[in-house]
Amino acid sequence: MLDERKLAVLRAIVEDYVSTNEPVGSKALAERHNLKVSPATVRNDMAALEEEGYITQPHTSAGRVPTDKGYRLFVDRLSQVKPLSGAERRAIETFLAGAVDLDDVVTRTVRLLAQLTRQVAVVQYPTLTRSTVRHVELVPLSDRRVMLVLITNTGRVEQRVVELPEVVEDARIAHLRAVLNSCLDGCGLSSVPDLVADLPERLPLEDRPVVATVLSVLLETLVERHDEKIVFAGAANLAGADFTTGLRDVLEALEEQVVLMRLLGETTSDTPSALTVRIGAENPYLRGTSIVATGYGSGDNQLARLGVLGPTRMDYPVTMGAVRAVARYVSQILAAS
Amino acid sequence: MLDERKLAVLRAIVEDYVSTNEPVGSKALAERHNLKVSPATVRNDMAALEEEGYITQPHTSAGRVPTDKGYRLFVDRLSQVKPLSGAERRAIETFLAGAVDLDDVVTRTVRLLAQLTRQVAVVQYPTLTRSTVRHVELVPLSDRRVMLVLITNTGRVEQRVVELPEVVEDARIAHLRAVLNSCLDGCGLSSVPDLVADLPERLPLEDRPVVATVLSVLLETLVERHDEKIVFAGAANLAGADFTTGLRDVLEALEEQVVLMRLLGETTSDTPSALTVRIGAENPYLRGTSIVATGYGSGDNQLARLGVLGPTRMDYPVTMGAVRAVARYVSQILAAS
DNA sequence: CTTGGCACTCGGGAACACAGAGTGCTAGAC
DNA sequence: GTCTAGCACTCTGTGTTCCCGAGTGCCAAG
Repeated sequence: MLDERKLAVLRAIVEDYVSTNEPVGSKALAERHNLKVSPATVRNDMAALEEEGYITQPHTSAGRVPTDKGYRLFVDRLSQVKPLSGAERRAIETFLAGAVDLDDVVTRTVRLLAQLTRQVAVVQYPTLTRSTVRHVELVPLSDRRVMLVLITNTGRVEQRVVELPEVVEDARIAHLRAVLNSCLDGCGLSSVPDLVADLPERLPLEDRPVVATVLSVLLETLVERHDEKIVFAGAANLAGADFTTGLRDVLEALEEQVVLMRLLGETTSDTPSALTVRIGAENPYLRGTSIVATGYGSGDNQLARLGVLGPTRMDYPVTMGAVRAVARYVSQILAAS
Repeated sequence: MLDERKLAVLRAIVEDYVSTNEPVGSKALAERHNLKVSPATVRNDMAALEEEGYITQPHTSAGRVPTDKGYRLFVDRLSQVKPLSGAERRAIETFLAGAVDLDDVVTRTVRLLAQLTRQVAVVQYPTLTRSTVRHVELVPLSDRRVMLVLITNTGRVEQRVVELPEVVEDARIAHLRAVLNSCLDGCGLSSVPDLVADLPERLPLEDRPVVATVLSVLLETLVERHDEKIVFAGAANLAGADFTTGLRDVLEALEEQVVLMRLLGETTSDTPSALTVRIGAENPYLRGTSIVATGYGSGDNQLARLGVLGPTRMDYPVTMGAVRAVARYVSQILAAS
């Protein structure tokens, strides 16, 4: 049904449309891509492609524009991820290397990605799930309140104020801290609930209410912060682009953690570092945008996802190259720290 | 020069223009605000106001539009801050009361303010300067690295990884932690540099390189994070409004901490809780926008600033009311925790 | 299967007229 | 002196018409 030449025509249409943002006609196409055939032939192929739903025309007597389905075919079969230039790679490396802590890594990553792609970049904070406990700290704030600080091996720090059910002197707090650390140090976060389950029973009766309170806050922290936090950058890049869906909707989605989460998608467990491309209506919300995302993380631990959001009409090869490269570098950085 | 009636006319122009977003003419004005005078008289007054530079007309035979100077006069002398409704106040209170930690307070505040004003809200994290040290924690990560965690009385947690110049066993770390805490606990952050200045000299010679390294990171943390972090919300509200300066510029400014900082302005030391209103060209960047901001913080400690950014054509009385109310409530919350 | 030719369609821009809103000015009324 | 009424003038925005050009679909010939 779709021979070599028709695919070449589709590719040419996508490339031209992406770069010019104007419907592309048969004549211009035939000469710009030296296809060795006449415009009339190209028209026939276009008619076939349109029949199949890969392209469409905004109105009669305008050029053709790729449909979501057309972009999909282009991404899957007609394009190759474009690697970054050496200069770009070096720039990424030095820029990310300067980060001082996890917050800084994430902030730098998201800015970098936005700048590189000239679109909106989205980065999810490394998930706690596969991290391990590096240290648990209890800091007395007053005689009825302590601050619980949880430090993970990814450098993430979670903090919560705990209201105690009774007055507790510092020595007992210190003891509890020691117990918690000996119990949890180095353990995966996902195993924490199991590990602390029987903890109250192993302690003196009078300590149990306090321990129970602290543990409930600890567990709450693990659950709530699970993979909630997502940041974005490069919203200014939306200003130029025209979205089929309103600009307002896009901005609203960016500020909604939950929506962003769904847009970035789940890491498919089998090939977590693969690039995910969602085009137009394939997205849950924001049907008029495309998203290029991938998992990242140190080693074979996939910790979280990052990606780029832009108009359906985007330069997929370049964007995919940038996302893949940034994911690799930030994974390296995380592995090293 | 400007009698009562001329001021009334100016006020009417501002109010009408803000609500309709269209240049307002003499006729509509005379009837909508029952000024008891004819349109012709209003026209004379308008001519005078225009002569003085308070209003202008986009083109001949269009209505009048307030200038920056006109808004300024309106804000200073012709309007009163509009208090929130009881329902709104209760909503604020319950919404803010649910916050679990400082991050949460700030996030909730900025969203609340954006929703309340239907504009872009900007909130600066409470400054460290006037906070005091609640606890310093050193957590060994490996034999050459420790994590430094600084907890303040405002519930803020700062963390940094410290690369040590030599291998240090945990006992020495614990000792150093004890020294640091006994030295700094409860002290104002601004006095930390003085307090630790002679610390190395009071310790055994072999500890000095390690201590010096840790201290330098500590001081660095205090300086760099000084009042750097600012968050915003409600960017989606920009979608509708039309800015004289490009939307792109506004979005770019929002992502630049430094620019935001300058826009929010310094807290004037004498009356820190006063509302600051910067109109149009009075702003350092973004000449086409207005900013309503104020300091907030617990008790008489002004910790940071928050505010709203919007088009020059904004409803100042309502916006000012919302900013003031939110600042008060968040100050209360911070004081209580 | 490809190509050249040809008639057809439609969007976008230019030219134009027109209605409506608003102004400034002047002369008269209170 | 101050306000009001009337009037001529000046704009912008909108709707209309017209035309050009790009692009298509189809058909017949190579």
